[in-house]
Amino acid sequence: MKPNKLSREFYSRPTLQVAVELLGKILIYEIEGIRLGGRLVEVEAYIGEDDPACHACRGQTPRNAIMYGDPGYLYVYFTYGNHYMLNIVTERKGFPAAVLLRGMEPMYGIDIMKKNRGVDKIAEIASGPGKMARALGITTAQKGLDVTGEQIYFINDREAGGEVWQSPRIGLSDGRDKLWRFYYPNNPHVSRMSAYVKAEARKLVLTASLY
DNA sequence: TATTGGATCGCC
DNA sequence: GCGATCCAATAG
Repeated sequence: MKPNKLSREFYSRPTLQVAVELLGKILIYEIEGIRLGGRLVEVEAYIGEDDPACHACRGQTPRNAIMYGDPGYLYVYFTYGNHYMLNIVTERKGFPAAVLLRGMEPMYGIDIMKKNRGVDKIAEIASGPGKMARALGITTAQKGLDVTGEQIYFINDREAGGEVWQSPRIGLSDGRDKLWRFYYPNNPHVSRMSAYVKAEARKLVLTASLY
């Protein structure tokens, strides 16, 4: 057991709480004896069948079935003909929800991740959800991995912290009323925001009603 | 079986 | 700002 590794109980809580608290945590992915990963700086929450932007909004399908299962497992899907999206399943079995990983500050395996991405600048490695998956080399082949296991997991970093902002989620046609995207402001590893998202962004004030 | 559009990215 | 690209979901 690695010290400070996030447990299944961490992911089994309300998705907004998991999303906010995942910020600053360090993702570790080990492949072929190499360690890749870094600090998470941007996430989005997708919560239940009533969330029109959630893949579960039209019920269970072969693609999203894992969201209905136990928390702490990796949900990966392919979109736009090019990109894999990485999510961590949250909440209880039977309730479909997940946190989308959208931005990471590279810390481990930087040269490998640069090569995976075909870029040289650090801030180009994982400043977006598709970039992040490509940098780590994760595809639907890794769908269903246990994120509390040996190959992929998060660790708590005592140095993490800082102001958190919230905004609408990016790239949606529906569900923009919810400010379920969370990120560190002015961080170079956060993905690009449209004018609309920028205009709606605000500092997160933690209240009981958020959860 | 055909059609549609997407939790994006990179280049114009 | 826009086109690439291909799969999942839905409709017929």
